[in-house]
Amino acid sequence: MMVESASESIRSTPTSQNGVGTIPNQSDGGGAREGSASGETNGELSTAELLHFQQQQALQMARQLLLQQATGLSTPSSTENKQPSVQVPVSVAMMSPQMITQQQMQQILSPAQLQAVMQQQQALMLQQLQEYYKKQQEQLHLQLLSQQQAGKQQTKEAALGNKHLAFQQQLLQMQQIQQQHLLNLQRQSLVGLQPGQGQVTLPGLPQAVSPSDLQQLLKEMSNNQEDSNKQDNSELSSTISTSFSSSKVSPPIVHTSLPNGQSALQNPRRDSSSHYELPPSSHPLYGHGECRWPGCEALCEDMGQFIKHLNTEHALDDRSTAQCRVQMQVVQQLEIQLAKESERLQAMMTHLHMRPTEPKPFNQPLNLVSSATHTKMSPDNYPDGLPQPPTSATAPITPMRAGTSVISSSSLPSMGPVRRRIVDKFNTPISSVLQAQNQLYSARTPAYISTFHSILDPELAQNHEFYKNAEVRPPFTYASLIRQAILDTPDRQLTLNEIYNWFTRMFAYFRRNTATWKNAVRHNLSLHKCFVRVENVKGAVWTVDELEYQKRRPPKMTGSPTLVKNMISGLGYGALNASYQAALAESSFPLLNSPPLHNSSGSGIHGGHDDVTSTGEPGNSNESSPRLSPQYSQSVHVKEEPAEEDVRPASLSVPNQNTALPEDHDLEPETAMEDLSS
DNA sequence: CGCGATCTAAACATCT
DNA sequence: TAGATGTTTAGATCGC
Repeated sequence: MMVESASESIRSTPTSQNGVGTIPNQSDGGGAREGSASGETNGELSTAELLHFQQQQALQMARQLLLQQATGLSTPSSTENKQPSVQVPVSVAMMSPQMITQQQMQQILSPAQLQAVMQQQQALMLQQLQEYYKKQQEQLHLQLLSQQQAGKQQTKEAALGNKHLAFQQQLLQMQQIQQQHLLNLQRQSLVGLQPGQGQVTLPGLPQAVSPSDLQQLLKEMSNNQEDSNKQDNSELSSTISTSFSSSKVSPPIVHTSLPNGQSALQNPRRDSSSHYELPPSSHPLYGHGECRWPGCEALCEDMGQFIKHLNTEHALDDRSTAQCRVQMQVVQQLEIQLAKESERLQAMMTHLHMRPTEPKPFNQPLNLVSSATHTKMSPDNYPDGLPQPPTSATAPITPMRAGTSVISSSSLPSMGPVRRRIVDKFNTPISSVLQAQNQLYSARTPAYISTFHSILDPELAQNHEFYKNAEVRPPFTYASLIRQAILDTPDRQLTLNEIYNWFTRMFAYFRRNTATWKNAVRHNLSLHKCFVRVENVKGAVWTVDELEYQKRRPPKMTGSPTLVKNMISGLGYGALNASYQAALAESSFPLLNSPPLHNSSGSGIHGGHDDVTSTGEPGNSNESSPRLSPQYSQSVHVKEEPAEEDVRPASLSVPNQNTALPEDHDLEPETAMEDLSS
């Protein structure tokens, strides 16, 4: 025991043994920051302090918002999806765990309905963004004014000047970002929304950002300030670029006026009580009886209560401002990520000979969402302690039923039984899709793949980013996860406790119900021959007998590549997309061994066979001595597998069949690819 | 319907 | 003795 603890420490796992079920990092970190944040609301802070706090807030919020963003933004579902059966689920899947209620709703909705819902969500999201921007503008403005007042009274011109400047800067910055975001969103929504939907969202866009408004605001501020700033939009901007640069997270944005952005900002300086112009019955920040302000989720029985809540809890303060900024950054990141991923997907599709003519999907549904998660995560890659949105904490996303999963059935030919099962069981139609999406979009930022690079394909690893933060049950069997955990280490061996830690570290889902899944882990370790217990100096460690692991399941997919092919061709792009993603998801852990196989596309698809394909960890250079690790050899106390010996004489004794396997693996993927592409 | 894979739960044994 | 670690068994679901 002590020994194991020690070993654990080596892995430097933040979460202690018990941390498993408590999600310590998250709550702690979040709480701490909250506290500091609340303290700063006094408005007594200096500009520097303000910025500092905002940055903190930004970090915190970034984490909290990731999922939410993904959810909200995801909605730009494609109107032109020709494969509702597939597309819908996909888009639905984009909903984050926070949207549980909606997910539940999905269970009873038809694909078409779901699609409609998605679109509505998109509209909502856009509105929400608008509101954010608008509100922030107003609030900033108001705050500025109030500051001025205070300043006058105190006649502390200098100090006030700083604050004023800071606010102006904020405002300007925010508006700049806002402009771009809205433009992008608008663009996307145009693509993804149906005409009807467009009405809801588009019209409003311009109002939030019009340049003229911006100017006006600035002017006002300037006037009020009595400073000689009138001249200064230019001046301000220059100031911002310089002094404010530090706090700025988002890249400089060119001031581009919206196409139709004339006017609009209905009334930037409305009093705070009248911020919301939406019908009383609806508010972008209010839904399902709760406040949807990032990280809030306070329950509000009715709109009135909500408004009250909004004005009290989310009034203009540093925190709100920071949150808003974070939100904007998130959106921006999403945009960027979307562009990248779209490009990538296009290339992939081209490579696979998919109909290039149907590239629409690129801009569609998937994009926003997935990218959201990744994008954000990457930057601040918090190994464990990502603060989970409150919601997620209460409701892990599991609710989708197999029955509902349009996708699961259709797209899964590629998926191995294992995965599918899980999928069904855990509603994974969505989660799997989500996962797949993540893979697609997150992609190439190996930079933030902290743990998996060694063994996993970057894409897969990315999925982990998602699961690491979203309480979504990973669509992998315990066996595959355990294996992954073990293979993810240099020595290819882990103590039970380390395995636990890996689970909790890599999957938010496993930060709860520890008793259950831990039991399952132990059960799997004991049950499967592929897991070999080895006693060494440190104590007992578990290793993977790759050969045995592969043996476990016959390469279903491998044998029927045609199946995959047919499926793809038959379903059409959308379907392919989904299935492909599912396949990716499925294969992810198991197979990916191939670091070199960077072209996930190949591995992903073939991966359909789930673990089977896995065949190999091979790819790993480390592979060489999976279980041979020094300690390993020392005490090869293998599990008592009965058949073990018979079946694979070499397995145990032979250090690594793995070495041999690699080749096979490599081949597999490729062949699979071939089939697909052809 | 049977089978195999997987999950969950739980009892029990062993070790620290 | 308690808790962690392992092993087993049993019931249930799911897909083939």
